[in-house]
This record gives sequence, C-alpha cells and structure tokens, in this order.
Amino acid sequence: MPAMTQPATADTRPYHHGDLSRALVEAARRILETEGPAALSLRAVAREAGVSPAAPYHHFKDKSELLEAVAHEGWMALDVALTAARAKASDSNERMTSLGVAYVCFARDNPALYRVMYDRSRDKDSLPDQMKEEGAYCQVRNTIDERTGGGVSPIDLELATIAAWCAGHGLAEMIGFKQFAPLKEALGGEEAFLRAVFEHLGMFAKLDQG
Amino acid sequence: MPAMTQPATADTRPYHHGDLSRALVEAARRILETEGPAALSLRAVAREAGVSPAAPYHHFKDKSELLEAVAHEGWMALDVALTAARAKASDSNERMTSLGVAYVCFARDNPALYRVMYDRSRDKDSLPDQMKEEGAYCQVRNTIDERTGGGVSPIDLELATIAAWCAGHGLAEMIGFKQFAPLKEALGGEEAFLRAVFEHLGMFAKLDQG
DNA sequence: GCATCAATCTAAACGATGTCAAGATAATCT
DNA sequence: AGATTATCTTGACATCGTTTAGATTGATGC
Repeated sequence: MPAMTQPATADTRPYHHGDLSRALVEAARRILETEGPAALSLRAVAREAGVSPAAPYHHFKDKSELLEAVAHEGWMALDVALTAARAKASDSNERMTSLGVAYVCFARDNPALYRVMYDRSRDKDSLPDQMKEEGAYCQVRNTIDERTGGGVSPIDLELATIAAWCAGHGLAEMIGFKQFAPLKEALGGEEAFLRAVFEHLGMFAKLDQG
Repeated sequence: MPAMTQPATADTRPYHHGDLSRALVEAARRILETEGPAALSLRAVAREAGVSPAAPYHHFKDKSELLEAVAHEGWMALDVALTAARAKASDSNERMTSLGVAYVCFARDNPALYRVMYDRSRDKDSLPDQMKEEGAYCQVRNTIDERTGGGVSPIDLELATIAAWCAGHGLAEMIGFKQFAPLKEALGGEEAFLRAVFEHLGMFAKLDQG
C-alpha cells in the first residue's frame, strides 16, 4: 500500500492542486477501504480530495477511467504480494501452494479493491493488460514452468496457468462465505482450509503424470 | 427460460396488474438480456412492465429484493441445465466433466444473469440458499460422491465440492476473455478448451489416490 | 347490494449521482 | 508583460432509488 496524502482542505490547498490525478486515486482507495465499494461515487472521491465534482474530468475521461487507475494500483499491489510469497517458499512444490494462498489472502484482505480489479462493467471481455504482461499472471506461469522443470509444451503451460488462476479466483470470491466457517474450524483455521482446497484441486496432476 | 408475458401497455392493462411481482421479474430478465446489466434500473424495470416507478415497492422492499428474485430464477435455471448435463453423460467420469462444461456454458450464455446471481453487493458474505439446499451445489457433491463410490469422508467430499465449484466459477468468469481466443482456436473450439482446462485441474487426483 | 377496509397503483417530490458547458484562475511560454 | 493553455468552479441537466400522499380497485362483512 503506497503512502497516502492527507485529504486536502480548502484552506491548505491552492487553486491548482498539483497532482490531482494521484490524489484522486488515493482518495478512491481510501473510500474503498473505509466505506466500501457502494460509497465509491465520483462525487465522493472529489469531495474526499477536496475538489469540485467536475474537477476529475480534467484528468480522467470517465468514472470508469478512474476506476481503471485504481485497479491498476491493485494489480501492482498483487504483484508485490505474490513476489513476496514466491520468495518465501523454498521448494517448488510449496512455492505453488504459497502463491495460491497469497493470492486468496490478498483478495480476502482487500475485498473492495479486488472487486474493482475484476469489475468488468467497463471493459467487458479482456483481462487487464497488467495481468498478462509481466504481471501476476506471468508469475504463476513461471512458477509452474519452474516446478515442472520446463519440460511442458507451451499450450499445456498456458492451460495449467489458466486452470490455476481460475481456481484461485473462484476461491478468492468465495472465501468469505460464512457457510464455510464450520469447515474452516474443523481444519484448524482459514489458511489450513485454503491449503486443503488447493490440494484437492491437485492442480498439477496432469503435468506430473506427463 | 420461462414464458414471458408481453410488456403491458396502458390500454391493455387495468389499474390493478394482477401479478406484478412476476411481471417485474420477467421485465428485469428481458432488460438484462437485451440491454445488459448496466441498463437494469428499477425505473427501467417498472417502465418495461408498464407501471409507475413506485409500483415495485408494493412487491419488493428494495431494488435488491427484486434482484434477489431474479437471481433465484437464475439458480433454478442453472439447476435445470446441470440436471440435463448430468443425465446425458453415461459414465461417472464423463459426468463430472460434463457438469463442469455445462456450468461454464450456462454462465457464458447468460452472462448478465450469472452476474446478478453472484452479485454480492447486497448479501455480502453468504451463498444464496438456493445454492446449498437441494440446489446446484448438491448436484455437484452428489456427482462427486457417486464418482468416488461413496467412500470418501464427509470433509473430503465437501472440500472436493468446493474445489470443483471454485474452479467452475473462476473459469465461468474468465471464459469470455478474448486473450484466450488463440488457445481456443488451437484446441479446436471453446468446448475443447473448457475440457482441457478441466483436465488440467485434475480435480479428483487426491480422491483417486485415496 | 352496499359500505368499509385493505391492497394496489399513481403523482409528485427529495437527495444523490454522472456528466457537460461556461466561466474563473493560475501556470507556462514567447 | 501579454497571450495561451491547463486546471478548477459554478451551475445546470437527465437519471436514479426511495418516500409520502392521494387515487383506484378488489375483497369482506352486514
């Protein structure tokens, strides 16, 4: 999470803000964390940043474009989290599970941000570029490639990455369901639950069998 | 898809509608299919049903409650689709894949409805009851139980069901991404792509290994 | 059959939202 | 310094979810 500037008030701020784009994105994230996604209106963001409702339109074409910027920051934060998880695990087997757990935990800890990242009400049918090029997606693919010793066809590698990503995303969206509470309890906590589900996915059974 | 009554016009419809609750839900689904989720406002639904903007409030507490009813219909439709897929497959192995493919295809063919079904802006952290009790979730669990010959601990059965559901949901949300187009092409169509991903998930590796 | 009552619908309004057009203000360039 | 451009504000518009008050109808009891 980047450092956030304090909300500007009328007396501290000059007519020209200086870096309103960034301030707006930060204000948006602040609102997301404190009041949830329902409260995230353009006007509320402008209010939080201390400017008029029309000011954002000089920096973003749309409300969508602001959200895109917020999502972008989210993907970068996810990158950081996954990199850390990857570095922490020693063997390649554990590394993969660790990645999955980190992914789901990121979604659990930043539910509002995660939702913005996957909100497809604006760009209907494409992944964010951030995800494909040099982003989290590649980290997963590289980890898989590493784990299988590089001896997997490009198509299989891509398929395995997609499979892993889908499983992670599905779990990320459901981890909060309270119907799972007894199961988590029985398994000794949420992380144990996560690991158990990932094991059941046996995501690399096919790759291992050749 | 249930039969839908035609949109009522001022001259055909008496002051009292007769069955406005149902008409509203049908109007909502009609809007979802033709204009997408962005156009689904309460006022638009009322307009489509031929009544005043305030009329829905005599049948639903909220906009959320209307959407809940729409989602309920969605879950029932999903039940039907899964039941059909289950009946069509002969052996229990194929039956499981068939279930998964049917699930994802349902989401692909009813993207707007699927989104409403999973929209957690109203009831944050619980699955719809429809899903757990005697619904699609049970169909998946039963199919897994059947496939493993019933010799699996309740916890493992539940975990496997969750794992399968997460994978299906994740794939359902991503199937439309155009980045997957070349891969689909290479594998000979979308269904082949789906099956390939499901195979890579190897969802029952653990259960099979005991 | 008719009066009463509850259910259902409309009309009108309120505050909030996304967005745009005009005008004010400040930074930058020549 | 003067002109130009970028940035911000004011004020407005259509739309939305929701509420209140009043109109219309169906049902109920006599």
